[in-house]
Amino acid sequence: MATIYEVAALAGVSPATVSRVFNGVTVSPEKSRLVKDAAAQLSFTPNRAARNLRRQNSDVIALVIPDIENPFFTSMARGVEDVAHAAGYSVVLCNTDEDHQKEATYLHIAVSENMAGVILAATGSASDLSSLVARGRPIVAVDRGIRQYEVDTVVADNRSGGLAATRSLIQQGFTRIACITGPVDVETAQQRSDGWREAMHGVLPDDQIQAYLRHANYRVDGGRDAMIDLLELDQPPEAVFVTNNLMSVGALQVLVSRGLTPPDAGFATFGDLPFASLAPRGITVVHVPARQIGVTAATLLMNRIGGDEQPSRTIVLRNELSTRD
Amino acid sequence: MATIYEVAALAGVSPATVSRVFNGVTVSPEKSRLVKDAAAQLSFTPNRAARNLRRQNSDVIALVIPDIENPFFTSMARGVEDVAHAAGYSVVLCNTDEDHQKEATYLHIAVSENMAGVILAATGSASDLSSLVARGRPIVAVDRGIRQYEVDTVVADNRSGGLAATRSLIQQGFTRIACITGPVDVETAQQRSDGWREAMHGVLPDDQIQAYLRHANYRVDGGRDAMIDLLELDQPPEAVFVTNNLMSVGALQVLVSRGLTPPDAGFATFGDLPFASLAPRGITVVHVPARQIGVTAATLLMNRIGGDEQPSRTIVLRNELSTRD
DNA sequence: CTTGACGGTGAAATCGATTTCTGACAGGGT
DNA sequence: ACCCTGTCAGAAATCGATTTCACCGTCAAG
Repeated sequence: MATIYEVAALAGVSPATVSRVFNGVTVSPEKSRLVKDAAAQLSFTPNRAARNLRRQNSDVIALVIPDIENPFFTSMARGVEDVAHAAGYSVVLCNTDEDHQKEATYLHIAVSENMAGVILAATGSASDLSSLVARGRPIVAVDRGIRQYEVDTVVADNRSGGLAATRSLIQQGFTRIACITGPVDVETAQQRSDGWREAMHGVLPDDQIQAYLRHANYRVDGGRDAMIDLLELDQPPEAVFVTNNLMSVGALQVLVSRGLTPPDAGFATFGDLPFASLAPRGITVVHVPARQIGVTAATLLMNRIGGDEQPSRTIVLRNELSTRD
Repeated sequence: MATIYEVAALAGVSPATVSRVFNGVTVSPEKSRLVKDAAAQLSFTPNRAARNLRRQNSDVIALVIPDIENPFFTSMARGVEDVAHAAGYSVVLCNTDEDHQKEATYLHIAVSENMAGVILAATGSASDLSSLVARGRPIVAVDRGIRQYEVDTVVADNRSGGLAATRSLIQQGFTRIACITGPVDVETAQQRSDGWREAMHGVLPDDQIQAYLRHANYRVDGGRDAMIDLLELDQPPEAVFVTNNLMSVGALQVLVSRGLTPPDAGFATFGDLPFASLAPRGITVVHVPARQIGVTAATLLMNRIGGDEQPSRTIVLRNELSTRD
């Protein structure tokens, strides 16, 4: 692998001049020509490790997500990528597997590799952003806010989505509406079920409402287990609102296998069903603009990298509600 | 951010000693203690850009895939990650979007960031691995082989999978069996449809077989369009073999909407259907061990990084066939 | 004709860790 | 007492690019 010194030697100039050619500083046309020819001849490409060290900066951003197998996050990733790519940045995706330790490792790498910025969908536990902040690296939180840090944040409107979904079920004529939501310590899970609770207020007595709430793990099996559990109640629910896409798959699995599909039973889900085309009809969906979240977050990050110094913002994206025919 | 010099100063030793403490070279217990305390006090973490530059090596591997929204690849990614993580490596995921240019960029970054190795699911076009090879970086190809380079390769048994799937449809009593496969220039698409053709030989006249073959783009819409096209034939097929998971979703979408589900129509797919639980019953599936492919590839890569110098190997993983009840 | 500004260039410092190279010192063998 | 070996630690070189600094012409203004 050719270095800048070899190029300089071949072109008969100093390394400084070679660097200037590649960084758009004024160099006379003749020397520029010489350098470019030499570089081409040696198929020279600047060593990024060296550049990153000297510049304290790279043109890579990290996108840190908890579950790479969740289409919501991959769809978001596409949004991030499109924007970053257009701005000349590359995106590396880091999967934390909801593991706080892995998250810490990746954030750590982001800092010490001098990455330009981080988009973080945090795991439940409090994330430690101190070293990122200390280095002045921009951070954008997506999907979930980050406790204790003032950072730009892009989220869906969780509470109102939960409210709208539940109200739709009520309008469809259901009364005993259960809710399967995520872990207690996850912000989005809390907010979405809060929306449900608000909608249910007055529809059922408060203690009954509470009895129809289940916390599960935001994955397919969690939705399945919670659904089974709900159906075993003395008075099983007539409808259910599930607060994330994967749990919805699990819950639907159970319902379909028992023939409990709309319009016999009501079903609402927060977040588009993956490959929804195969799901039963009559399901109410709170569409979360995953890709748009990614686009917005990346745009925000690019601005920050570009030197935007405004106080941090929180952007709440509206969801759309629909019921498949 | 503290540097090794500040730590050295605080501990009253030389930078070299600090480095040795962090790299497991013999240092007296007292000095080691001093250094560790100083490091903790300054919350020192070594700067990876500097380390990478000096060592010509990092502990990050790149996983380059064409479509991050395809569950096959994300599932594979999980396998890679598990192995790499256990071996102390981090994985960064690069999405090429089937774009040869993006692929080149990421490979480029991998080289010039001194990454430890690359696992590559190549795009259709011929990939340029020359700089990776020149630097002696290990590469493992997954899912698809790489033309012109002798690298370790991990693939599914495409031809025999196509053969088995089609035979299963024949056994189910179907005769007019179509095949929807991927782009002409993609190796896996070719091999899988070759399996289908082989199974069909003798079942239908060769020219009829050919008339039931469609090439599409390996995505949901490709499957949908091809399926619609096939159904418009004068003599539409009774069954169809679709050679990848996403196209299967598209094709099923069409079939389900027209009530053409098993056992009325035959359906076989190469690769597990994403979130398959919602798909109709009676579908024949060639299960591709995506995660296992990832695990195998990562293991191979780790060995190479560890200095394994054997001639390159190609590992073909067997698929399992099943029909959902 | 002098002064100043400015574009172009090279020498050398710099980023922060790792890794020689070298020397100091302790302990063991003869 | 002397040499040899081995352990530990510091000084300095190194990785490869960027960037500061200094200098040299050249040309325009005074």
